[in-house]
Amino acid sequence: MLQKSFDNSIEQKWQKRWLEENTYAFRPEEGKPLYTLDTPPPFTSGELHMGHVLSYAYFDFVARYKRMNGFSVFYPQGWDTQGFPTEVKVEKKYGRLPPPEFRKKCMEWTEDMIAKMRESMVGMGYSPDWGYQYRTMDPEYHKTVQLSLLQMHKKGMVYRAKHPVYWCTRCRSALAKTDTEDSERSTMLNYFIFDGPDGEPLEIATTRPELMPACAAVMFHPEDERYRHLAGRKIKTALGKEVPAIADKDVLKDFGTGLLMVCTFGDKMDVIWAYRHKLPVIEAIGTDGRMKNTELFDGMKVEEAKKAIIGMLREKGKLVKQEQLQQAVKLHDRCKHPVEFAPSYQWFADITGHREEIKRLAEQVEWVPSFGIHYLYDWADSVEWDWVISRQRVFGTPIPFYICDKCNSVRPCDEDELPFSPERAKAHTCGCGGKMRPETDVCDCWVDSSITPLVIADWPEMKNPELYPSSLRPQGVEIVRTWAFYTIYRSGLALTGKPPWKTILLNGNVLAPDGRKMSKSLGNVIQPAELLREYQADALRQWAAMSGAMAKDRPFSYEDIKFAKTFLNKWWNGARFIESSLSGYDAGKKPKLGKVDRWMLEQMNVAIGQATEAMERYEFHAAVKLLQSFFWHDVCDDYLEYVKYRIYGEGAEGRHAAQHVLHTILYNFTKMMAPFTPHISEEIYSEMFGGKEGPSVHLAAWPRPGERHHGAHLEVEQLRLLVSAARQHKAACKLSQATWLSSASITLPKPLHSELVEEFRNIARIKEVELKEGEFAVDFSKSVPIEAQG
RNA sequence: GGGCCCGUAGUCGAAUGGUAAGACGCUACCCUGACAUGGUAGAGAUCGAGGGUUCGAUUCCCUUCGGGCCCACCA
Repeated sequence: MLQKSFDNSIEQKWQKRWLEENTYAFRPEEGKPLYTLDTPPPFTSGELHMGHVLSYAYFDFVARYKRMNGFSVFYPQGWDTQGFPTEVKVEKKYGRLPPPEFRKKCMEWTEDMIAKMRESMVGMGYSPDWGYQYRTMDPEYHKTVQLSLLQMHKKGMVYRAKHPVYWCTRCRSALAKTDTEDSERSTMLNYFIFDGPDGEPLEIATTRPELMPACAAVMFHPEDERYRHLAGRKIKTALGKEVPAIADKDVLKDFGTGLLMVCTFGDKMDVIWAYRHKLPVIEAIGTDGRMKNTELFDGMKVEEAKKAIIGMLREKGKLVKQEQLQQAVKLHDRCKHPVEFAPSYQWFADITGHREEIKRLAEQVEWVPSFGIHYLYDWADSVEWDWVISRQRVFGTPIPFYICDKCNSVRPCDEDELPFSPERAKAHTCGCGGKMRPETDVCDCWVDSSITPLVIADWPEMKNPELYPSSLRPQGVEIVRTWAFYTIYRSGLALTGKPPWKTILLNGNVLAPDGRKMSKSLGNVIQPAELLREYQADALRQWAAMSGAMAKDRPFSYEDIKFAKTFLNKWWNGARFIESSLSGYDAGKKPKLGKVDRWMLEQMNVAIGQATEAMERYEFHAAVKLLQSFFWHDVCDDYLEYVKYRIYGEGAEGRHAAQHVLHTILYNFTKMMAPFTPHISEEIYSEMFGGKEGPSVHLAAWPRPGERHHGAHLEVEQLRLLVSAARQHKAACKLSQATWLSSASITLPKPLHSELVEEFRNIARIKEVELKEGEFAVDFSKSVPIEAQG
């Protein structure tokens, strides 16, 4: 029997039991078609945030729906473990340690985080098969990543080169463009005097005077009348260094004085210009963020050097003026420190040579919603340099190569060395006779995560070819340019030649209720754990389903989750009523259905059809809303009220028919809600329908419409109008709806079937009904309330 | 500057080539034997603005204004 109310203890009971009974195990031996989810491995921060809650709920709906539709669902759980944030935290706790020890601490820390996150995920009722987990820090995972790099190297898609790259001076590592973010800041634009070829003063504006020692050229726009005459001549910087004056179309005439200095390397344009005009490279900033090769300022930090040179040049009268300037600077997204450019040897993956192929492959994937592919097009078209895949860090997948000390050539590690680690490296000799040292750099974590569809398909063996491509890749829209892009590139283009998934399903971000981004500094962060305590997992999951259209950011809504909780209460009580109504129900007996019963069953058939369509299109909000409305309004407000007189009354046939319909409706409804609200569905299934289709509602079949019952609809709609009229009359007279009325006179265009007249009398509680033909009207003028009876 | 998304009642938000769900909030009444986390009834939107296509547009096209996201640039 259902207990009085639905509470957290019921949810926890089922969470425990599902784990014990391995309800969601992937069972390919069953011989059903497979459905594979290439699920996002969360970064192991230890905390599940609202974005996780939303996106994981999304594909949990899919997984549960597909299971009920006869698929063997492969729903693995991965963990993205390596990278800067963990290193930062571990370093803070333990300080800098030798790499092997440091890595060990990182792994221990990560284990703890995984345990915490797993608990939260269980608490949300997610249904991965916990027997299939992968962690990017595991030796097996390293092996697969490294093998993928060796194969790409063989195809010429991975190479080592010296190139200016984004560099974080705090983390002392190369970064990919996707590791950076833009930030506005206010800075000074400084005007200095350089000396022209004929000794005339030339004003030049710069925000980075500290790089003047690395100045390689002075540039102007080719059509700038003021400076045309300088072309090809020498100019002396304020520090007295001679550099060429060069015309270039990318110089803005009206910024500053129209004259600029190119320093190697102050920003991205400097890099472009230096390559375009083959300028000499002066490394003025070291990898530690301190100045070098400047004579005067070596060893200073960038900001110190800036102050020093401004002070010096002001004294010499070379500083003309300073202006405030709003400027966008790139920051390392993980540590928020400004990013510099540093020329250094790094490993690259060739993406600029493959943008069109990547786009073509992406087009073979179904994008839901379809506009999502534009994010990938934009990225593919705008990316300017190859992907820097190496990081000068410790907690990461080692890059499996050797480098010759003498000639700088590279040699892949042997396959029997995998998983490769520089600490266990072999002694190799280069063709030139030099000694080869193992690479100590590690991979960018997107290198790890861009092969998840291969990892879960057990690449390279791929014993079960049905596992690749994955059926579905669910992910956030904000990581199309990283996770989706790199996965299509690596798993797809480079390693298999096939798109990694059939469908990609995009979800948006959860904003704070005020519509702004959630952030600690704004204090508007909502913790899932708190919501779980107050509203329960099944309510939070319904909120996720109701959160509107896909790939769209959506503020968190307390209204929605409150409604979801209220709905659970409504459903629970409706189920309790039905449970008590079913006492003595003989399911084996064929019911004699009345028009109202047939109307209800057909409403259910329609709801099943619509919900199924919505689920097939991943329109969870549509499915949930229509199911909620169906149960609350069609079932509870109308049908339940319409059959109460039969349930409590004497007539065995009418009672049995109502029981049959109530039983059928609740059963199908409970199953259709199961993907969204697994706990309450399981409890109702277990208490009221125990084992009808196996041990769990989640292994039962998704409902199909039953026998159709057309024809009753229009008549019953008339009945509903009549009942509504009676309800209005009672409300207007301040009478309880339970009051019996002596009489009513109803006028209808067409005569109403006597069965429905009787229904009307019993439902609306009216003793005598007089029928007339004509325009619709209900007249209670002669009606008198009667003392409530039996 | 480029791309994408959006602009619907007080709020949040669906759908739709034939004048518009639902939820929250609001008003009145009702403790009716599942539920007051309830029930019944009700008020509230000319669908950002302008133009076009059409017999007819909130829905299609163009322009415009206003939001949001992503990308590029800022010496």
